[in-house]
Amino acid sequence: MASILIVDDDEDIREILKYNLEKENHTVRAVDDGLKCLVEVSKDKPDLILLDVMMPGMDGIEVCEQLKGVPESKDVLICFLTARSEDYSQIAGLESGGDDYVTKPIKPKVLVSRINALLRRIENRNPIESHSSNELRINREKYLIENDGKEIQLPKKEFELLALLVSKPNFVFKREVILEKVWGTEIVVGDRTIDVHIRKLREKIGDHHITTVKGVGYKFND
Amino acid sequence: MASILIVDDDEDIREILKYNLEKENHTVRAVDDGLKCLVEVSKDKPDLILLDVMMPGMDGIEVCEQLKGVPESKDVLICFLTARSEDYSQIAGLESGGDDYVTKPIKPKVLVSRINALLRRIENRNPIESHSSNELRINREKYLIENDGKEIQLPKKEFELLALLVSKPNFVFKREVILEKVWGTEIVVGDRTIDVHIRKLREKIGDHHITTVKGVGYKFND
DNA sequence: ACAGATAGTTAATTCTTTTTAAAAAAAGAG
DNA sequence: CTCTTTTTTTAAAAAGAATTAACTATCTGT
Repeated sequence: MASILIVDDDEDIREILKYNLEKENHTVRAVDDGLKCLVEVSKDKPDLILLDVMMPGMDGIEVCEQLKGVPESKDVLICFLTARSEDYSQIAGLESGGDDYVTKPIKPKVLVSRINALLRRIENRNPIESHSSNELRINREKYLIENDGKEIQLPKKEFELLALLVSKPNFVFKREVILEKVWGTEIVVGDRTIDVHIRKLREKIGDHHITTVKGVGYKFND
Repeated sequence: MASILIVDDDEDIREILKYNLEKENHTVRAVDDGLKCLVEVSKDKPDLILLDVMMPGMDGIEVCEQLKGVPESKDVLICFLTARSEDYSQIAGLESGGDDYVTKPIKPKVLVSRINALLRRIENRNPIESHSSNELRINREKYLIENDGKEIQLPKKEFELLALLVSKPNFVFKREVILEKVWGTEIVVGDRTIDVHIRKLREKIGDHHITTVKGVGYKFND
């Protein structure tokens, strides 16, 4: 469902959290200190971060302030992990831009339900992740693409396919990955299906945008 | 700053909360049971409700479900007040649509900071009020729409549906979202219901205003 | 350059989703 | 209680999208 990053110096806690969250179908990563957290976020922004407050080196509050301070990561949800007694940190945590906190010892059921409540927020949040490249802009809200001024309506599958390619310009998406992301793991479609959709896209937005990498997949050219 | 409704059967608690929240410049009302809460909300919808879980008569969970079930009050923030030990209710509370909870005994500073964090949400929320577009104007007060001069009366569901679409011109509302916002989560209606209402709207205001995005939803064209 | 594999093309088919129309059910007014 | 209006359901028709099949073209390694 969502992509979650765990930041805690205690390996046991990381394990337990990871286990419980993956059971809920979330994609979970874990690191053991604040700096690694920042690095990880810059590589691939998660939807939510479970952030321990008390950590050696950079503490949770500081990490949170860093993240909330830059536009790229200011919309990541942050949930602090804090010892029951640390009343002050609860306040400082939320004050520093955190979205919620959970007290240790952590009860898995409570945690999961808290996290789901938090995640409901991002669902309602405007998905202006509207990816864009030089001349092409994907507008998820209006469900159309803007190609040098002109607005083009695309049917669902074509739209999703293009959105995927544009999301990482110049990155070659393997056919299997495309299948998984656009069609899902359950639906099985024939081999030529992707090709046909690619062709329709090329017709509508111009050949030069999409390149074939034989034996691998397709990419969108910036 | 915000309008808050306190629902708790214990007068002392109501007092303490009221005092602390008014100090924060919120407008505070308080009632002592679930039913009165519902009445109060229907009279004047608050931004946030502090809702005790354990109450004689209708309990907090039930009140929450009622509120979240109808479109008029589903966007009110609900923060449960719960005894530290009632682990179950914490979960049931958030599951039933609550947005957060605070455990008793309540520490004013924690509560205030929690509430402020919660309230940040509604600030970012887009107001679905009497929006209008070029030629079409929604008048919630008179409960009618003005289409190039002519005033048109619409029945409730049609009105709400149109109001929703017009609230964000060109934005594609997914069918699920439409159902949730216009019909609420409790009422379950067939999928074709939306279509029929859309058709009636198109009959009354003209086809060109509403576009279908197949497999996704509908949008209102500016 | 050749064989095999991989991708592109086109049109036909199949599936889904939406529209339409009509009528039943529910709510409300007189 | 009856008539009217609104809302929901149903079923058939239409439109639109996705998939496949059959064929062609192109690339890749030898």
